[in-house]
Amino acid sequence: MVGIEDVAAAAGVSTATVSRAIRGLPRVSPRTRAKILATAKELGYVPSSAASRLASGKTRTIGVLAPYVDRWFFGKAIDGVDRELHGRGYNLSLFNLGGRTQPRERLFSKAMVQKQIDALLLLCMYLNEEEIEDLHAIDMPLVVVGGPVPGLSNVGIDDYQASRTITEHLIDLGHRHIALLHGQDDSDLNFSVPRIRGEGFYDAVHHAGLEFDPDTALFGDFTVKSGVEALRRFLELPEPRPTAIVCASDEMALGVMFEARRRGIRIPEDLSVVGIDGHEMGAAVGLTTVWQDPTAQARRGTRMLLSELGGDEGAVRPEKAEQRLIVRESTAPPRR
Amino acid sequence: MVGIEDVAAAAGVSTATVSRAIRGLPRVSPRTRAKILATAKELGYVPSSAASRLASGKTRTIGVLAPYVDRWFFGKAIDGVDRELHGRGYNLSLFNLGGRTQPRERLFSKAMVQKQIDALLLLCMYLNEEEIEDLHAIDMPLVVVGGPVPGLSNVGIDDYQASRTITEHLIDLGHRHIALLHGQDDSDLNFSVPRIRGEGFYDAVHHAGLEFDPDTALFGDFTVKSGVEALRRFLELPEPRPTAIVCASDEMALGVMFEARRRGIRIPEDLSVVGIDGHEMGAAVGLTTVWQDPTAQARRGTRMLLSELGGDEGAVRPEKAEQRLIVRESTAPPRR
DNA sequence: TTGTATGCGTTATCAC
DNA sequence: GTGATAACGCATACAA
Repeated sequence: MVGIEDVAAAAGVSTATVSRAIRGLPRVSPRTRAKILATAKELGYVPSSAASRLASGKTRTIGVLAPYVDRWFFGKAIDGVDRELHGRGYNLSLFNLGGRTQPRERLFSKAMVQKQIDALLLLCMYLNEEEIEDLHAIDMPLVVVGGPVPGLSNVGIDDYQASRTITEHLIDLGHRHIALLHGQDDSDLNFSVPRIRGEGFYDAVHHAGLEFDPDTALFGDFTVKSGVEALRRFLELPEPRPTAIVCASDEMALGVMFEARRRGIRIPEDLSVVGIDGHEMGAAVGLTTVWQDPTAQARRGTRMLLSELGGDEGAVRPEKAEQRLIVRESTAPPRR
Repeated sequence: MVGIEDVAAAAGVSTATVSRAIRGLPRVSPRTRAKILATAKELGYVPSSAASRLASGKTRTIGVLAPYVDRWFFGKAIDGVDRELHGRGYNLSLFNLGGRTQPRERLFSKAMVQKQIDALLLLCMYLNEEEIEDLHAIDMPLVVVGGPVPGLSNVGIDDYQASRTITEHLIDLGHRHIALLHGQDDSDLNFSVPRIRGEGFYDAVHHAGLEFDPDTALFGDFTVKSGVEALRRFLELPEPRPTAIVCASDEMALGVMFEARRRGIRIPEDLSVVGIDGHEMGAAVGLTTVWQDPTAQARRGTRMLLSELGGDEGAVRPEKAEQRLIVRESTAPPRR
């Protein structure tokens, strides 16, 4: 295999100069640089990343910690990270944690992970006290994209405002009896997207002077399937049932809509449905929602990380992302 | 930072022994191994992967090349790879290529990529001759998951059979005039999933002695949105229109169904719709399809790679994945 | 601007 | 079963 010494010999220079030339560092005359680049290409020289990492201490790799990769928000976000990284010679190392089950497994890996990456991008998920503590202990640029984590900088929408906005939209339409489909029963977690979205809902309802019947609080897990199941439970509620339902995510809202149609419940005539996220399928079925752009958020977070690595201290900091109410056909005034 | 020498010194042994002990190699007495492991833990020792890579030549990282990460098949597949890797101490390096545009960009990166990984898992996509050639030149275990690539081992369903099966299901129901929603206009590519799925369709139609009107061949790009648009074009076809439509993917079929409902076209009374893939939302809306499991396929492919790396030559080889016709409510006999 | 020399932290090959 | 030591391939002070 051709190494830096071969290039140096062939170009009649030292390895130090080759190193500088290849990496585009200053202090290399245009002539020698050109010559080196040419011979390097000719010999098919490719630097050994392993050696480079060892010698420089930099991995040129950023890690992405995600609870899922096959769910809307995370897929979009990972895509965004990748887009920023490529072309800049950075690699993306993916670490899937798997939902809320066995988060312990990682406590050890974390230490290993740390030596494999220069910076870490965390995608919103449920974290316990201990894990948050571990995160704080990690000594490298770190940003979270999505839900807020106490003490860490994050790029994401204001989830409280999002659910409050979408709920008030229903109230403005005249709804007085609204059900809620939570993202998860996480009453034990203090900081998490599902919880915050729930609070926005409650505050909107109470602020409007309305009552919320605890029996109309349903729980799902952000999947379409759980939305389907939620609607079935909704139909078991005693009459008069709520005239609208706020879903903590578009994916669940879609499930609710699908099953409603199947059961002959008309939307929005019989039931208004809203979600949060801006899932592409929502547009196709006319779902009213609060839109956000996970890809853009992830790109922004990645750029912060890169800047920080580039020496720009303070580049990583909290930043609110764009969000927008999009009214479509799944909402209308209640009929009764 | 604590290195292997610190551990060796503290444990009163040589670095060589520490190395063996830590990696679980033989030729270390139980006693010394226990002692070493204990002091290593005590000192918080974590091996430097960079140094290990340099010395051993192995990266313990497998690369995943994907055209998208935020699309159903790919998200599921990446998830599968990750699941197999974690726990075995392997890392997952993700390389997003981006659809069919600028595939050239990679030709150089490929060489760089090669030194960063021990094996490569390719997710089905469009490849030109040149790229296939490059792939063959790569000297490491390589497997493709999804569509077949000439000369390379792949794990995936029989796409020809899938589309043929789904088309024959419609023919069996009595449909004589069937439209096709291609995954893409890729008449210039010889081997790709969309093309193969198209062939299965044509063969089924011709084998049944039916005619296919070229005007009823529509084109999409596997997204829900393109399905929506395809239905609009479908409605512009002169009467009598086809009584059924075969979509090259569930995502497109979903788009077709959504827009059909919006336009007041009843499914399956006015139009039968079928897809291929087994997308979760298909179940929620009653879409008839040919199911497959990308996660399982990716896990299988990953395991082959790992076996091959483990010295089991010939572990990587072509393997057909499970597929199954699932009849739901989007199909029925034609009314005319 | 360019060259020299040392260090980076393991792994692996021998001996013992 | 254990130890000494030479690679591994590049980055980077420091010197020229």
